[in-house]
Amino acid sequence: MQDARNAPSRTSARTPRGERARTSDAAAPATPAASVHRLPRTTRRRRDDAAETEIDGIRITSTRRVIDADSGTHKLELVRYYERAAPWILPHLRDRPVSLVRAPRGLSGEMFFQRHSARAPLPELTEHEGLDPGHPPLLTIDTARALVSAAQMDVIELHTWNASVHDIERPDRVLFDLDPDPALGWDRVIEVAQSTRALLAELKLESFCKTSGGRGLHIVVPLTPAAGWEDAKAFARAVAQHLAAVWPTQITATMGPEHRKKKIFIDYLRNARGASTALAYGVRARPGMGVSVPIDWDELASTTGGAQWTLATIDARLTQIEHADPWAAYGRVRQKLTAELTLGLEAAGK
DNA sequence: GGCGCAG
DNA sequence: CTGCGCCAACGCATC
DNA sequence: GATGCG
Repeated sequence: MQDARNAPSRTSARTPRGERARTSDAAAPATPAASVHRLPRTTRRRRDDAAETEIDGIRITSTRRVIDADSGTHKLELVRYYERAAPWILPHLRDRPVSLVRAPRGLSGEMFFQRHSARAPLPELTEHEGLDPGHPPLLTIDTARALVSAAQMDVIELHTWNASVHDIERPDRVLFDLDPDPALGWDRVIEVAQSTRALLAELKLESFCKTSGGRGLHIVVPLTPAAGWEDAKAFARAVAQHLAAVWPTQITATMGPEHRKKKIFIDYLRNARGASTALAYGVRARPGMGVSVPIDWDELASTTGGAQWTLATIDARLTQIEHADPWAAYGRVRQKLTAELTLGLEAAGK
């Protein structure tokens, strides 16, 4: 999930105006972000970019605009993908507060993160007042039309909370984000994922695996809501720290560049209240447009990377799983987090 | 992408 | 009419 | 205590 954050950080890098001297060139941008921002704005749209169509009753504008120069992806291809993938996506998206990464000027333009309703409404999305006190309503995407509408509004990446709006204080899943040092081979990621699965299985917890669409893997543990956010995070931390203790040369549970050299960082912090993680079957707002794809554990050994599937190749995967959903059992799992699980792991770690 | 606001 | 700002925010680690 | 990163 951290992969997505490089987009917003570019936005927040846009700094205190006036901190930089605008000396020589009056048009000199204060930051790189400002420059990408400026370019497309002043450039007149070419006529073929302005083409429109309608999907699911939603007017789609600028269908021919290129959103990723790297893969040559057009906006319409993104919209069509989300329409096609909606049946797979909605079970993981519906009723969960969502954070959006939007790129109105494409991946090379300024991107921004959005988690609340804003002045410019997102048509079709559901607003939930009061879940985030002191802020505008949180948002959910509950229908295919809402998903298509979001794509029309240049939503590329979607991140979801680990709880439903109906039970917002009790997470219904725990998530481990396996984030490898880029220098590491993919084999190591596979090994660590299997170790994580094995530990969870020892604790009698079934887990599911998906590519992140970026560099790593996500391991998801579905839960019947019971424990609160603090307990869920404590459990996730205990799991990550236990794995790091058993394989200290391969795994770290500590964020920070020093610890992560040549290792896989198991990010358990995605399990705090308000944290969110890239959605299953969601597109990543990165060059190449990777897709986060659920896989069967039996498929893991033959995967080739976190961005093995992209918007350009995802269609065949959807066709392939049409009658064999690798996460078919997800909705049938009934398991809870207990204090004993966390305490047992912490005791074992001493 | 689109809204509100300043010029 | 045009241009511009805005559209998240938090724990953790490091210095 | 202020940054920087995920």
